[in-house]
Amino acid sequence: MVKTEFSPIADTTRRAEIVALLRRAILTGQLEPGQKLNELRISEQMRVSRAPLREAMRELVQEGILTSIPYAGTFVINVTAKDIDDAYSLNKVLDEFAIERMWKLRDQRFLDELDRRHEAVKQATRERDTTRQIETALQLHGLIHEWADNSVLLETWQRLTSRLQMYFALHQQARKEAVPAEDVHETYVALLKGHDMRAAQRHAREHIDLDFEELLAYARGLERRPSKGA
Amino acid sequence: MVKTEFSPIADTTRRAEIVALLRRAILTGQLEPGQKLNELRISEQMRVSRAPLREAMRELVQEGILTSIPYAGTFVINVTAKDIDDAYSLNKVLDEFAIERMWKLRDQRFLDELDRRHEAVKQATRERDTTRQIETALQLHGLIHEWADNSVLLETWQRLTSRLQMYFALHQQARKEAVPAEDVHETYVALLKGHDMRAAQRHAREHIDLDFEELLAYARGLERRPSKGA
DNA sequence: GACAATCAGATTGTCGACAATCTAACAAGA
DNA sequence: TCTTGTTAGATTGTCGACAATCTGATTGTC
Repeated sequence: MVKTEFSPIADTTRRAEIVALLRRAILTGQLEPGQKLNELRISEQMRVSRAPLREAMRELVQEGILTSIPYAGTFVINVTAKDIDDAYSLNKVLDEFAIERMWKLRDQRFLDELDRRHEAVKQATRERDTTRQIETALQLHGLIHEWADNSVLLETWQRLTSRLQMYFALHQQARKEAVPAEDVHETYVALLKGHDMRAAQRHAREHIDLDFEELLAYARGLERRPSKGA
Repeated sequence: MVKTEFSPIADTTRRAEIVALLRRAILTGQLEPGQKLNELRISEQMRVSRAPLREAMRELVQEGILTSIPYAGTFVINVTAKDIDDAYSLNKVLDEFAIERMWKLRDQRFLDELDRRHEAVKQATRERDTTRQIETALQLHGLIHEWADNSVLLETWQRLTSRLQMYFALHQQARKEAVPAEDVHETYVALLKGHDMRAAQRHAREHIDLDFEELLAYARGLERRPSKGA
């Protein structure tokens, strides 16, 4: 008998598709922070009833990218500089933990996947596809969490990442075309391939990989002027 | 003018109440791991329609204590020893991070609150109220996260805590009356009041505060026999 | 003109019914 | 006996309508 592994088939509920659609719209900045989501309007646009839409929105509220006020509405979360700072500082701690956990689990498959994802970032950069660039960069950084063999860590990181992705997308959108240099992740990848775990951890903790300072400055700027949404 | 602070008034939706009810039932072990939640039955018991119940269940799925399979049902999560181990090891990292962040923010109000929560644990212990004992112990440990002034950290810790509370409740339920000694948190509280941050961090990382080893052994035992739920 | 009371419109929360899907029991055939 | 096809019942997913609540404009009063 042939030994075949099947992965679970995709969710086929409207709810799941709505979640994916909304999440993408939020994380790419199509829906602005603070913006209210009108249930009737969205349900008509998607040609679904409000029930699955509302359930989908409940999920995204728990995911932390929407916020809901009873009888008032559901809104895209507002981005404060402090949120970004909080998320980023926690992210560093998680990175360090993940590296410690996955270090001994590295194998050829890991190295291959690392290169594959690194390549994806470089290609997105070459193609000037900023949205995809953010997506691929976060996927590259997510590898250590996927490899750490700790489901709770992975889940936590994914929640964090949602927000970071949203922040970066907004930032990119604001400054338009200025795409960062091509090989910002070179050192990171090299360290993950090497033999010095402490060095890799130090890099994760200290290196500002994704123009974080600039992102923070941008967010601080936003806070000085009133947001139109909330 | 008197300077008065008002806290947000309670949510008045059925959904919010259902969430609270279900969460409590799960975290206290009233609903067993793997158990299926029948929507019709529960909605009739609670005298609500399925719509708010389903929305509430969606929230708890995202909260990580329920799991849903399309067209099959929504179930209480199954507890594996690895889950517990994963949650606990991450928890240690978060504790360490929280202590670092809140250390300089400690003030009289913090010390008072620390004592208050410690007292609550001791009282629950004296009264042999195991459920409340778990609840208060986790609240005591949560203080450092509340005080760390990092909303993302706090949120993450609360998610983690939900599961730990569930695990401990199951454990307590299984071994019935054996209540641990009264002052297991004495050292922890003392260190948080002291001047040696590193020592407090070390304690958080190394000290098995809540009979964790025993909990793990219990979970491993569960896995050897088939669970009735899933 | 300032302020409170009222009201209409819009939006969210909830309900009951129907459609889609799954499960388990049973029958038919190799 | 094992496998496959069928079917009935139960359960989840989705829908359209109604109830509860909020918001902003309007009216009336001082």
